[in-house]
Amino acid sequence: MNALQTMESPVGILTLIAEAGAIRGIYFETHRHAPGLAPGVPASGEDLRVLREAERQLRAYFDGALRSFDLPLAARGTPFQERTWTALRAIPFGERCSYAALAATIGAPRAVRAVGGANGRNPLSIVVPCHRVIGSDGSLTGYGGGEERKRWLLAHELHVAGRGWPEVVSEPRTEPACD
Amino acid sequence: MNALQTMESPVGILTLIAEAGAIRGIYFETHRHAPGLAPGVPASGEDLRVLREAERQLRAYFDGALRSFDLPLAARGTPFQERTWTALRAIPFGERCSYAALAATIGAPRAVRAVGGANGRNPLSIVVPCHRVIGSDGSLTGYGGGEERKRWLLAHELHVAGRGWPEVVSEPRTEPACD
DNA sequence: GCGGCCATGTCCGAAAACGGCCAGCGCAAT
DNA sequence: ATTGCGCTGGCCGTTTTCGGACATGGCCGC
Repeated sequence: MNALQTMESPVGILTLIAEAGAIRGIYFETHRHAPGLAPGVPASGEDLRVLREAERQLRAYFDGALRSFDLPLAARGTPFQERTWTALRAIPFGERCSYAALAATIGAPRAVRAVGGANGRNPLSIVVPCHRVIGSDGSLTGYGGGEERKRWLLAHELHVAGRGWPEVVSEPRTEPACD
Repeated sequence: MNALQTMESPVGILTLIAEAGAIRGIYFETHRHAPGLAPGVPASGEDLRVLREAERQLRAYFDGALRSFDLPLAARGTPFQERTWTALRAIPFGERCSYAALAATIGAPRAVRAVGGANGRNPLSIVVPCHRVIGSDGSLTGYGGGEERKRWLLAHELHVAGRGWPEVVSEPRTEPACD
């Protein structure tokens, strides 16, 4: 019912999951809330196709040649979580956003911690850019795949975007862009 | 993923559910623990076939022409529940069994109330004969579809088995047969 | 500035409550 | 003595409930 695939990347081995012609999950090797995988999975042709396309776009992303993903996605969660994940996709490549600002865009300005929780449950690492969300004071605060990977992804995007090569995230933006 | 069918019977309308070529549920109109039904269900050919066969056997049962069902079943529950339901199928047509005796046959002689609970969650009414389990003192004690139906089913089986036509279950058997 | 408090949705573990029971009693009526 | 009734307590799997913990941040008092 769902197809699996793994690929290497600068941030370690990624595991991609497809189902019904859409990407359902992208996980790091060590991932905080990774789901258990269903055993004995008959893969369909369309799933294999979408997996290959996802791998292609991810490689382009890591090569600095792709800034915005175009894939059929099927992240499943609670209504609140799906709202959060949809809002995440609006944060542009290379930009950052605070949890508070993200909470405001989904119409629940006080559900800040809840947004943090939903962020941590994001099943589509990298493609749904939960790594672009940081604390209001500019701190990383956390990442499902480990803060080291979050730091790497942000630095990579800034480098590709041609804004220098910051060692760490140390200069909080005064106005997080997020809508 | 699952197919539905309803049929009339002497104990009211029955709803049959099939999935993956096996019967997954048989429920009365008013049923204590009936599950919510999944919407938009594409039915497969094998499911329709097994449903028709189940209906045929149920009709034969009510006509007094069939005493033992032969159907592919797929009742899903906790391990304890499935153990209980399996033991239930060993109680012969027309016989009765106490909760205590049933608990003993599954190797948990003291889990009497737990057996009662599992009985109440039996998804395959009639085919898995939970109605043949009564209190040690001969009282009906309860039934997912209502005690009236339990009384009817027991009387029907006794009648078909040619052991008279008891109005109510009033004569507790001294030795419940159950293994 | 610094510490504490609160809001928000979800998940997870622990704890409590709930049954389709039954045996062991006491007690009263044969 | 014997029977019958009703209460009580213990049994055990499942379900429900509850209390924290979180990838936070604004506000208030000090």
